[in-house]
Amino acid sequence: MKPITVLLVDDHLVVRSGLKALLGTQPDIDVVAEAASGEDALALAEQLSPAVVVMDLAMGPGMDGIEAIKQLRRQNARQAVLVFTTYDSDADIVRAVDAGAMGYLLKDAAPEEIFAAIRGAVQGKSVMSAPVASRLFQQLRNPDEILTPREAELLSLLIEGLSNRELGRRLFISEATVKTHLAHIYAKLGVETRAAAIATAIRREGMR
Amino acid sequence: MKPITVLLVDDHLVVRSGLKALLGTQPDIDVVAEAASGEDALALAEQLSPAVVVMDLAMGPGMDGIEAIKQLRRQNARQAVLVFTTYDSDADIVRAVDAGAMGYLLKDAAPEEIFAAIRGAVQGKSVMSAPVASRLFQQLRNPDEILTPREAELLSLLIEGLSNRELGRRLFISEATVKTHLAHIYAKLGVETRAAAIATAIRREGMR
DNA sequence: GGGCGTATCAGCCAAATGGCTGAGAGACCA
DNA sequence: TGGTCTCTCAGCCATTTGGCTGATACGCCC
Repeated sequence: MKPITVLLVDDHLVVRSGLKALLGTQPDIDVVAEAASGEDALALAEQLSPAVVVMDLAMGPGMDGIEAIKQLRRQNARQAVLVFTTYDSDADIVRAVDAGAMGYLLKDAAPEEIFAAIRGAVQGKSVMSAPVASRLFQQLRNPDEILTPREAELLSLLIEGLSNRELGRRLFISEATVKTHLAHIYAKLGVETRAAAIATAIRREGMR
Repeated sequence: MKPITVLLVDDHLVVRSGLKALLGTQPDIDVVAEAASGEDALALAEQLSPAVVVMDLAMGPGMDGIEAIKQLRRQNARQAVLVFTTYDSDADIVRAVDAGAMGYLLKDAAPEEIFAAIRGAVQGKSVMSAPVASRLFQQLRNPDEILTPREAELLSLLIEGLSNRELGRRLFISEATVKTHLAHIYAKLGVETRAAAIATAIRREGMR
């Protein structure tokens, strides 16, 4: 039985070496290379074709994890990509899965969970940490929460801190209409005040 | 020459083992224990009195890093505390330094920088990563914008989306006082509404 | 043609928020 | 001792926001 070859991608040296040490305890998992950037990851994946790529999403300047996953898919490499990141923002999860990630793990996952995810990934099984899965599930289960294009537009201005009057001016609609849209947005987000809407919107979407 | 004893505190196993491996390459640095929570950290610090405590700020549920630092100071332990974290938010830096941290390192710091910080810490030298230092410098240059501890506390709840009444209840103060604090916060942040305050706070501080 | 979703607007009223002034208590420092 | 900072609270008033009901118009689909 050949060991599973793994490429680690993370811009933090300590995370790479920690993960490497952790995976080193498993005889059937073999870390063959490490990359500190998306660019390096692509080159190494091409060159070594590891079975699994374990990738952080946030990677400082340059190509981010999502973009790296997309590129990997394009250069029709057949390795499975596992996202291994600190935060479970809704937008990141959706984007990563969309880009072709096989799994989504949080950095505080138990070691066994990480091993299982890697073994599962090579067999085409998709694995995600419990909190991640529940978030994704909620998104799918609750189509009510999908904002209309206009609402999304308004929300994106709302989180800039604009008042109703300013929102109306910016979108060429009356304040009354602004209030209507806001009421719908609040209902969909499950909040009651604009402050809470801003807070949850930024957190849910990873917006900045 | 006795080696410098170090206690690692981070809720992520991979970070701990990576850092341990990294520090293990230095003969004069000796990792004597690891803790995954603030509570554990306090107990271990008491028991082992390491020379330096290297601590992450974000640590899941329970006591956060800042609180752990404060407690460490209180139980008049003489170990130097080095903050070792992913993000360089303004508020975190100020709060950590305020709580008594000797240094503030980012996780993507170079290994040499980390070693130097630990060696410096035992000699009472405070070390921080370049981006952190520049932020702190800006804060000092602009004393108007420094929030008082109470204001920072209020702000951190504000960005959760709480109303004035809820803020008052949570902090055991009247709504009138909440409004006073808010007015000061708005002035310091240069905004006029709570929505804008939330938006700029989250953007400026990288809060989540 | 009749629904359905989306976007637009109005008016009314209660509640929340923000701006203002003023003030007392405690801590810290020169 | 006096000055400064911080935290606390009060009252007043204008503005903003949120909840409600109801309405028109456009496009899409069956």
